[in-house]
Amino acid sequence: MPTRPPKAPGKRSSGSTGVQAAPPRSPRAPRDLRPVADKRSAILGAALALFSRYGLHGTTVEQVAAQAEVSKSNLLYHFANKEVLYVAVLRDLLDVWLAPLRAFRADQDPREAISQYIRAKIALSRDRPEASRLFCLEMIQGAPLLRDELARELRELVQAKSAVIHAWVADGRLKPVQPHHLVFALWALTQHYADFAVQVQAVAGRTLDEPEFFEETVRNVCGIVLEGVA
Amino acid sequence: MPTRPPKAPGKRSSGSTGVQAAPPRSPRAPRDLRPVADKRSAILGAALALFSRYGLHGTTVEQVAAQAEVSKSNLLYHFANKEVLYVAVLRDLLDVWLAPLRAFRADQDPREAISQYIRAKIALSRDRPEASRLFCLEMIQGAPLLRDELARELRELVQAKSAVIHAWVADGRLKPVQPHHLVFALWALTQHYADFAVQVQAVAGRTLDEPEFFEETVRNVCGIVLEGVA
DNA sequence: GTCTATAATTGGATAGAC
DNA sequence: GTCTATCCAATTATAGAC
Repeated sequence: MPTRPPKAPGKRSSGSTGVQAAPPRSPRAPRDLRPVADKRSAILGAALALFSRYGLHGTTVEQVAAQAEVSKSNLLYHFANKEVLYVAVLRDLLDVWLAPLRAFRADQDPREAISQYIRAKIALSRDRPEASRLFCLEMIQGAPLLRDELARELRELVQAKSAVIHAWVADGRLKPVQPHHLVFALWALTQHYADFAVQVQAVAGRTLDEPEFFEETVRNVCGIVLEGVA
Repeated sequence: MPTRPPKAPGKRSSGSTGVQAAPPRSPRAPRDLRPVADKRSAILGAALALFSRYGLHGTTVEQVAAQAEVSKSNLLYHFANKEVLYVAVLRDLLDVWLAPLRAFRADQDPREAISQYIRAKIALSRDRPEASRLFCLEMIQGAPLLRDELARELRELVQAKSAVIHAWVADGRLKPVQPHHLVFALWALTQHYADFAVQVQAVAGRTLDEPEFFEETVRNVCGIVLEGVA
């Protein structure tokens, strides 16, 4: 029962980046020639994968370094410390995460807008589940590192989109629903398939990677939100 | 930005459990006279509060001990190590968490059953948000410590209740919906208000502790699930 | 910018008196 | 059962050569 990732083997494979075959007794590892930008993004990717699974404190910088195939001290050269790295990962996330909601526009047909949102978000849950999970982790823990951004950016976005939903309701194109709660429902229903993927897997025995299950999920979620079940 | 709880001050207040006013220079703390059962539950309660907020690795046994007002080594006398304590907390949770779903019965009116479930679960999100959050934390991280229970107990329960939902659909008392997805929707919609409470608070500016917001939430979630919005 | 080596600290767990 | 004192392993972060 791994509450932590397996211990890093310590030795990183020199892979294809090595310049020459190192003599076995060479005391010094071959210099890493990847461009710096690639390294940064490799580190951020590895950090996302590990933080989202094991949490900030359940992940060591050594593990991140190993997975990104850089040395620990090189990682700490690029990111001053572990928390800085964590915040950098989170920052990249927020935009991706809010993009689908930004697409809501009052001139769309509400059924269309909602269906498209649901499909886009479930696709995101399939393609970037770690992003969803890290976001969820951060929320659960009170979002200590995002709190300010949340209070500002998120609040404004939801406010704006609530106006759109409100207009739809006023036009009689949607049943009466309080916009906040509809937004929460859309978030909850779509993220669930990423955040609780193990539970979904345990119960349904399938994952979003199977195209039929993906389509079935979109259909059911759309059905519930648009038509209800009763 | 507290990604960890504040450092325990180290000194625990002797409180009202002390037998006599300890002379300030006494080298030995007064013996704790609480019954053992009380201690265990105090420790479990403190552990739930801290684990649900900071995660297993983000919480130290010393902090749990401090919050439960026992010494660290006394805690480790009752629970052999940190992981044992964590699992004990989780185990207590699962039953509470599944109780509302167990109430589903085929002879109920589906609208009634679903409405009651939603109300009960949102009440749980209000009254025991830490339980919901710890459960969510554990799921996100792949439920390493619950995986077996999940695969068995949860799967069977959902299977049984799916049959109930299926019967309702077959009778034409519910619109066609795949039972799994309805169960996921009910979970997601109701837990969201506990797990993402900070986000709800940031966006809506209110919490479930306010009775009007509680009722408004129940009404909106029921409306979406039963009638849909379009 | 990248590495090796090491300092400094935290924190889980144990020993042993009472 | 409860305490004090301590040990030891794991990790973060830094120093300094290249």
